[in-house]
Amino acid sequence: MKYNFAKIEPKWQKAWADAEAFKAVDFDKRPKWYGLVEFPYPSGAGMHVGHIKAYSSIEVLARKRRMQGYNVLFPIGFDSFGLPAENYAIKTNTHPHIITEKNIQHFSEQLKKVGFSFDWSREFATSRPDYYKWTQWIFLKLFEHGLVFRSKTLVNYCPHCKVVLSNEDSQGGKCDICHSDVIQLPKDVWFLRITDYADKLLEGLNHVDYPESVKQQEIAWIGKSTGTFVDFLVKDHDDKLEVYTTRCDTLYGVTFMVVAPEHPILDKYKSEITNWDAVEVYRQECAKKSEFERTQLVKDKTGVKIEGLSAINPITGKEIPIFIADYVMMGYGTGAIMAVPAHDQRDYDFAKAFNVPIIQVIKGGDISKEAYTGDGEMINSGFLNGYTNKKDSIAKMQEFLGEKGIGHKGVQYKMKDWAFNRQRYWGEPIPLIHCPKCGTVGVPYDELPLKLPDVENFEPGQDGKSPLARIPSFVNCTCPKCGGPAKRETDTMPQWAGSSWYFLRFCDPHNDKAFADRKKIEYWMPVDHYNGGMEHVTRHLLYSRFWHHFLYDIGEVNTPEPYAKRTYQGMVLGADGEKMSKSKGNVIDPVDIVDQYGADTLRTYVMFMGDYGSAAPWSDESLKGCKRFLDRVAGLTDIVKDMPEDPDTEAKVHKTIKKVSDDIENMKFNTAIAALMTLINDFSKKGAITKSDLETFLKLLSPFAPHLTEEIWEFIGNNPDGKTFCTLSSWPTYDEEKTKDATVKMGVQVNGKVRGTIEIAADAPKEEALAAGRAQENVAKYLEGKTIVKEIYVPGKILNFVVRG
RNA sequence: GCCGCCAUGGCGGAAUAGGUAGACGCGCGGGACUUAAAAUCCCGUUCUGGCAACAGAGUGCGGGUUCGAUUCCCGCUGGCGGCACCA
Repeated sequence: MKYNFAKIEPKWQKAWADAEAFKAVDFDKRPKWYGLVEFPYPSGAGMHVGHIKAYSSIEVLARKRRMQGYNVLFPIGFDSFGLPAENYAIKTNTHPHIITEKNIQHFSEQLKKVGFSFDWSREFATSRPDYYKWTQWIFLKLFEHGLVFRSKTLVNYCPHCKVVLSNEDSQGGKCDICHSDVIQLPKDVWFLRITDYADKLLEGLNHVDYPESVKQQEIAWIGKSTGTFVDFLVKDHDDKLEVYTTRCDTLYGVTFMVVAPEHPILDKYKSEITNWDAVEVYRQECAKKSEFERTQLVKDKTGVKIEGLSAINPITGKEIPIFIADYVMMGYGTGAIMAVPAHDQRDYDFAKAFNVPIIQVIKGGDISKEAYTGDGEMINSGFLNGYTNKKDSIAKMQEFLGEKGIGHKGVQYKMKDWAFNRQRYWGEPIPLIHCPKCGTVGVPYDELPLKLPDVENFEPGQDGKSPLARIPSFVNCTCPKCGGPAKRETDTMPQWAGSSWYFLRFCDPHNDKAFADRKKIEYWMPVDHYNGGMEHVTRHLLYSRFWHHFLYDIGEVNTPEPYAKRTYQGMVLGADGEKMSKSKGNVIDPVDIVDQYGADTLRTYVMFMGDYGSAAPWSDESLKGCKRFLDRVAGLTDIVKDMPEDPDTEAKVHKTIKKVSDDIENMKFNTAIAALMTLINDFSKKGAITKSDLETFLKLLSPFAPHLTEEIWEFIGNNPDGKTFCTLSSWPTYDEEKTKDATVKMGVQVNGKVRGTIEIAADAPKEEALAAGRAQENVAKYLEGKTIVKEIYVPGKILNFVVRG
């Protein structure tokens, strides 16, 4: 058969769509399988090859599952709120709504051209009111349950995007959207209490099938630490300065305290601090430094001693000085530390620089040179002297502190609460109302969706407020509680809001009574397999798990964890081995590839190019190799003969069924395709195959190259009514007995070096194998005149003569 | 600095309950077809030596365990990812 991809691809895409071949059926009796890919942001640039690779794994699995008799949900939608559309709107003065819908249209056409078997009837976009109504609904539930709070603290702020960012949005001190340096500003911000869910997010990882690297990254990001809070008295005041420490047993070694430059104790005792000018100068210097400078570049210890204010070591009763220094962060612990210079290198460096005494309390190391951070016997520590196990000494000290009422156990997380409001237009309006009498009140549920009003100008205001603040008709409202005049919140939700629950909407996308019908959620959830990028592990993945745990706690969903299994794909690099970028000119447009070589070639190549989880450079030559393979597949129709099954070919077919089936399950798509290439090579050598051989081959290849295999399926007469699709046929099964070879080729070694090869029965007895080995001319040469010390025979694997002399 | 991962031909990569290293593809060399080229097909292709049979070396480096190590252990080197003055 001749392979004309340009003709057959649109033909079958239409046929599948007309027959609703990929429609997921709610409550069907077949076992369900929910495969999910990270729905795209519909950017103006359209689809990237990265999308093809990211989606192809679940695509292949979904097609295989349908053939295996599963009721498959493989949905697609669009994550369509966000800054790029808004920035483009500002530049072109076009409404982001118009741009977004146009991009969705374009993106959908591109995805369809590749032949992904999505159930398009469930498509939605997060920027449409019928969707964001429910994003707002979940937000109100969070508010109702006390998980939304407002606080004026130091937050990450991107001066370029003019927007407050969460910690997750500013990893490495860079804005996630524009990559410029993030600064710290005191702002009045809405937070979601994700830290309340830190333990649940950690514990949940024990019950899901995620790669170890993904789990480790989430664990590190949450950063749970167990320790002790200890109160230090401020001298001559009935006031305390609380610190957090993981080594409360070193309390006898505390010779000073350090507070962060932003610590409130400074302003509180301003009148008593005799060197206030110096303190103020230092604070201003710190404020000027970017987060990057403060945490990464400047490792030298700087600081200022606070004159006129000191503290009392609660265990020794001694007066100790208080410093401010920027190596202590306001955002972690209490913003104040007890310094143990003998056993903490940072405190040690600071003590040396500021000439503070150093008291050793753990035996070991050389304190004259550096801090000793190892374990050892407690010394100079009163009742702790003689303890050698830190677990015991910490427990003893905690007990003591507890009795005295000056300290208690506690936990700390590196993860911070989720700064949730954005001073931008193109996002979900936050459904809250500020009433001068009643405080903050949620918009009543029956008034949702709170629609995003039209504006003329999408630019964020110079006052740091969102464009919504300039619309009096939106801002001014009545309080739902008291009916008095009130004002609406004018900030919008962050990019991540809509994607934090979208997998639930796919269960029931057109419901206008609930975010999804409970019965449908119970039928489809959890997601059986979710594939996506590593870059989302501490962003989208964490956020969506948080929301889902919350929805579980309030009884809205049936499982705490949304995703049973998570995998990730490696990046597709440019042909030069560099990350694809416009400036490097190494970008591959998947649509060009589809036009030139066909979607099946693109799909096959992307799965064949290397290990799925690893990055691999693009190669036009290798792509052509995949096209060549598909051309040969089309040619198989020429060698189909009406003849009895050849046992040798049959064995190869059965082995291939096993290999391809297993490899797809293990995401080893490259070797699955390699096995099919090997099989077609065997077919070619034989020169003739049965129709049944071809059918099996087509079924195995169908998930990768669905259009070509569908066309051949029809060509050989298997689709008489136009609806009996190869892609919905049954997945081939294999007979284990037929995958086993009667004879095996084995290497024969002498002292571990291969000296010959024998072919014998797989289960040949040892004597027979040894005799065959000795009979090998080359082997005999090496055995001659030597004493055989040992004969090793591992059936089917190896024969080894160990000789001496 | 800490945590995790990785290192195999000219290239992408196969093979790890320890058992003939280099499957499959690309590239390259040779041949067939063609007036010629492309396409296609056939043969070869880890390196060194040899017409060949075969021999030696070989999975980042140095050791170890073993009849046998790409695979396991110890110590390095290089690279990737994450976190980072986290108390």
